[in-house]
Amino acid sequence: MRFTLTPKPPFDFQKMMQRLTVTGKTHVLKLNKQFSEYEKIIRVEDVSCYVKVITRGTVNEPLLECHVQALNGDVSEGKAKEKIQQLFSTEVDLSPLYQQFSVHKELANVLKRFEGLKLLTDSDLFESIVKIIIGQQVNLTFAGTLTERLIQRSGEEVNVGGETFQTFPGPESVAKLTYEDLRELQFSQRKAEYIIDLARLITDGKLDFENLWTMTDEEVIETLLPIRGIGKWTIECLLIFGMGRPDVLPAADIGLRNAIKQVWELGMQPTEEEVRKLAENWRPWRTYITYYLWESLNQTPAVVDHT
DNA sequence: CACCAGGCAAACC
DNA sequence: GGTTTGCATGGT
Repeated sequence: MRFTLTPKPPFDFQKMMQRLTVTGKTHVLKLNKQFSEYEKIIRVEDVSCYVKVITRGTVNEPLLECHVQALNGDVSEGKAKEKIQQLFSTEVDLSPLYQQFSVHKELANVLKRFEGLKLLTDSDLFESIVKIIIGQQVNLTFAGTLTERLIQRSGEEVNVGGETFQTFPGPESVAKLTYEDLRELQFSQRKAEYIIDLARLITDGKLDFENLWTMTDEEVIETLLPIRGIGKWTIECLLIFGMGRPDVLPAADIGLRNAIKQVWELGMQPTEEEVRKLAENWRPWRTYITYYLWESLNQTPAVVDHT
């Protein structure tokens, strides 16, 4: 099927795609060189679908051309639309955010620099949380390498129109792995246990990620925190990158603290409590401001030395 | 060779 | 309760 979507402006498709390449790996996602096309195999209502999204508009008059091809079942156009709207944050209106901070001393410039950048969320909560667990306490480059190895080891290849697409392994595939399998890919023993045990929790029917969509942020935290390997930071990242929740603050995050140190020109990283206090008036946009501050780290401007 | 990286759990006061 | 320690390994 084919349909179009009109995201609420400003919406900068290119910026959203470009940031995915900072670690050099986009994993199971395919992008064209101009960052104007997105292709991925996505599950909609338990049906694998080939999804292609092309930008046909501008930042202020955005238009998305969407192609969806169900591979092993049927999917309604309504559900497919809903999924893509969620993925690309099309219904989020960022203009109140920009207005609220248009004269803010530290934030105005950062918001201006990434204007139109919306969250591109992961298409699957299991995929999202596995990537986040892999990213715990290691640099992003190494995390990308480990994620790539997991995909190669357990992901499936799907053929669509003569072209091959990799899929991110589902819980069923990961649950079949042994800890030793992941150790061979240079996962730490603990991360191997976290990820495989989580997959088995899901395949055993003891945890249903789809329920999370009906919960508040606090309820999601309460539900996932008891699971071994899933701490507060991991859940906050899932709320952001997996679910696109708009007002999440990972106050203890080392990247956020570094970004604040830089943008506010502090002598040292603020503590978690200091971040919380500073971000109090970021409501209800704490996710997006965090996101933009993270982005400012990826594209660090030359440091001007005034001495 | 150090120190850091978009943490977490278990042990220890 | 809050605090400290061990984990593992690539990047710089």
